Amino acid sequence: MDIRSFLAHTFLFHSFTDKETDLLTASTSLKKVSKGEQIFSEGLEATAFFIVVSGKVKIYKLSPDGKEYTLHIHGPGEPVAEAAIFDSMTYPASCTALEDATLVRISREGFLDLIKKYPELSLKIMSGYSKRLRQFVAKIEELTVKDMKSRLARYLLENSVVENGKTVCHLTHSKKELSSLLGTIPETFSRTLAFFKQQKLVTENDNTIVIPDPKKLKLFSD
Amino acid sequence: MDIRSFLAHTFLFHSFTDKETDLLTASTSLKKVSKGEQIFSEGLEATAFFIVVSGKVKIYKLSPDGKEYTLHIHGPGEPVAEAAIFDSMTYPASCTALEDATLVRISREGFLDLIKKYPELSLKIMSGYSKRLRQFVAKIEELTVKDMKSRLARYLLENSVVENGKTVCHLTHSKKELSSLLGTIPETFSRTLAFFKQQKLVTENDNTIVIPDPKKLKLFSD
DNA sequence: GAATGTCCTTGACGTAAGTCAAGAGGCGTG
DNA sequence: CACGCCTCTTGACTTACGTCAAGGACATTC
Repeated sequence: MDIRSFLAHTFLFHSFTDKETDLLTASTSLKKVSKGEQIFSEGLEATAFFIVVSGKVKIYKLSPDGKEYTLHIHGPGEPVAEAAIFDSMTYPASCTALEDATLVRISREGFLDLIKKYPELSLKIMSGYSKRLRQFVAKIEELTVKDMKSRLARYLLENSVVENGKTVCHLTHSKKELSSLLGTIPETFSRTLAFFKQQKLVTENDNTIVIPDPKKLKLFSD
Repeated sequence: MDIRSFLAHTFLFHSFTDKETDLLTASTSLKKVSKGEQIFSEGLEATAFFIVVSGKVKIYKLSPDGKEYTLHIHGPGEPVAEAAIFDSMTYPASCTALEDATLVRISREGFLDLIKKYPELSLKIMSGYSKRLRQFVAKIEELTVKDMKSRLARYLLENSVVENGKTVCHLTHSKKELSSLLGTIPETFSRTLAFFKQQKLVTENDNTIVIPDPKKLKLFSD
């Protein structure tokens, strides 16, 4: 596994020069985790941040009564907890592996030394940073649209691709995970998808949703 | 109005040296807006960001059917749209003045020139940046806790202060604004507050909520 | 092959909260 | 003062969605 070339292709560092990437790589290590394993916990000192190489991890918070709220699911290429590195000290949420996963660990200390030494990196990183902010804005927008039909329709359309002239959405998460991502529970998710099927707005086989008429489905995504 | 000393006290720049603050001030100007006036609109080129000096502005997005969703209300001292500056180009949301307001305008160009020239500023700014991220996380957490009693109880407790041995919460926004901030409508807000009053958990006069027993109210904030 | 477990689906039910509608109180303007 | 306008409140109604419960499909293990 070549950490260096992997980092060069992440959106956070893709504009780094070769030399810059080399220097960054020096502060990294590989971390392999098994399904369900804790990667970091809310409140602990943030000694490093991560980028997912393979597998999936979820960022979540626990409410006082122990319920779990998924904030994000991160897959390959996505940085995790980089925000905590510039911060005073601690992770703002917890993270576990949804499946066996490999991550690049980037040490806080090495990272901070690097951008102190090569300040031009900051702008490149800031730009990546602000992209993350946009994601949060989108997430908030998503949650504020409270109707499940809207949220699901929007999700399907945003994650669809055209294949052989057909608009399809490959479900890359389990439906249970998807439910959590969309801010609901499996039952409601299932019912909403069933509604779309019954209305002939979508058909499903083998975890792929076919959308015969995207414009029709779009009517629900308001 | 002394922009320079104002900037020196904002959380984004408070760790700047005097000289740094002077340089920053050179790229700024004052902007006065009347209630309801547009400050910037979603999608437009981001030529500047702002810091609120006085008054209040709201950041919002419009859904396709024209409904307005408040993302934030920013008061004195808070930066607005700084995220857009590092970004490709455009404002991710719109902003209007909730009341007559004064803002410091910081030009994109001048700002970027400055941190290129004095790169050590980046770290200081990044730290401020990540604080904003935390706010978004908190907002998401807030929205994901879907019960209004919880959200209102939490809001009251988080914004309460102890005065003369009493725990009180001064409502600094109108109840209509508060509703939007808490992700609901005035009717529901009113009913929920009425419920708390009826349960003797709070009393209200003159836009100040008195919380006789915070622990009791806290039971609702889960 | 029976048993156990997980994921997904479907049904019945309850409830929080949005919609619609009406009215009270405050405030500024003609 | 009367009138319109806005904020806030309250009531009646409706609905989306979460909870509880049951059952089917499928894989894994003994």
